[in-house]
Amino acid sequence: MRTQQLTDQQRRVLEFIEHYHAVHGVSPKLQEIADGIGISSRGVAHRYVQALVEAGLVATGNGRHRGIRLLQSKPQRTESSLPLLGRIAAGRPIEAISGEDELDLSGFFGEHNFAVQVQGDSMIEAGILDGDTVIIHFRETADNGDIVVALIDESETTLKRFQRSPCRKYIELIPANANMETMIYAADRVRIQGVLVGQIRKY
Amino acid sequence: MRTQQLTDQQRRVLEFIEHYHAVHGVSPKLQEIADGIGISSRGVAHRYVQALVEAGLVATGNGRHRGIRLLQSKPQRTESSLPLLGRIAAGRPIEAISGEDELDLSGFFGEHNFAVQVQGDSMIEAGILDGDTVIIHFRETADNGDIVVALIDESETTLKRFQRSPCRKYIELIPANANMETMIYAADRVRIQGVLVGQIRKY
DNA sequence: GTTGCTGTGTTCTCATAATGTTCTCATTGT
DNA sequence: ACAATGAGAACATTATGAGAACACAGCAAC
Repeated sequence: MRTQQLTDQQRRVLEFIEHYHAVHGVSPKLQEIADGIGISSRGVAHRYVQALVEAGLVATGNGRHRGIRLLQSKPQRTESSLPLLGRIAAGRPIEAISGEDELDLSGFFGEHNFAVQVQGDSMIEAGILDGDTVIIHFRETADNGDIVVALIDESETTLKRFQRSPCRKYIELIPANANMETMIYAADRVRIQGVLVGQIRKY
Repeated sequence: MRTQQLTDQQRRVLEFIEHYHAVHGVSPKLQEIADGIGISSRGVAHRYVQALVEAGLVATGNGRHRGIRLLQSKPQRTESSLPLLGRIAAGRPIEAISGEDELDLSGFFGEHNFAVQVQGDSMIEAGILDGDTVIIHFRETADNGDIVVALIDESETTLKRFQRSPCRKYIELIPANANMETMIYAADRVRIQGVLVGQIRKY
């Protein structure tokens, strides 16, 4: 493999270009490459790019701005993943989270999961708003502190935080909303339908 | 690929036209494009539109007012509808999700989207908590009220609600947290990096 | 219809800024 | 000594911006 001939910095440059391209859809400028790997000279960045050209990994546009083209394309993004960036603070645009490149939602689509749209504000202080979609993993048991979908008296369904009373005879369903009160039911009136594993909101 | 050969400004113009068309139902005038991307010359705006014509992305009416037509229909992604789940079994569902029996995350996986992990509590009242992942659509323009990723002074990145001051010279970045204050900057100190299109939390 | 006015699209030229490219020199580590 | 690295100057080309000048579309009054 040719990539073995690359120096550390050359590989960093290549990774930076690939990453930048994945996010922005276009190639970075030399200055952006320089910033991205922590040097201040466009000339040096250009030298690295040139090395990648000679390695056959990229091609340069003809003096065109953002003219770098990636030749050997990396593994494609899967349909259920996104480039994941981190630290919404700190210098430069946005920096990549080290170690993790992709947001993978596959965990949401397991066999025993289902989605429910939330109505009402009972969990608003837990960051679950009216209209959000929550991902529920189907289970009939829950631990204290879990947020669960509970079926009460086989008729009413609700999303609340789950808590057993100390004597185990009652179940407390605790809203995350200071205006609402905890509901307490005999244990046999409550059936757990699933526990919360994710939450999604679209804007 | 569609945005391959475009320059930064050309891409901004295309974005602006698409966005304007989506909002207003008609294409913008050249002067509106110029205003939208922050230049004062209709001629320059026309030059950009012409570049998009040559790229095959739009067509101009023949001198017609608002004659620009978008050609390559937007990145309508059809295939990325994801597996899905529906309502709660048994008992009475939570007002069963009427009309929709699929969770469609297609909007999250567009070409110019990326994910960022949120640090801090500045948007807590909008249901965006520390540690959540937000989905950002890469754009350089925004409307009042959008939640945006903004780059301030090319150094600091932040997630806030976007608002232009009435005189258009300042940009307000409004947190959703009663303990934090709105930040006001001269317009040229703020660069939009993208607008919020989704939010995800894993438990 | 025709006329005339206004705004808009179009085509230029000129100037400036930004970017790509090439180069030399200095520093570091092996 | 040598290779890798970094800074930065100097230059060529591309990208961008302003604005003038003209032609045509849209519209209202006649």
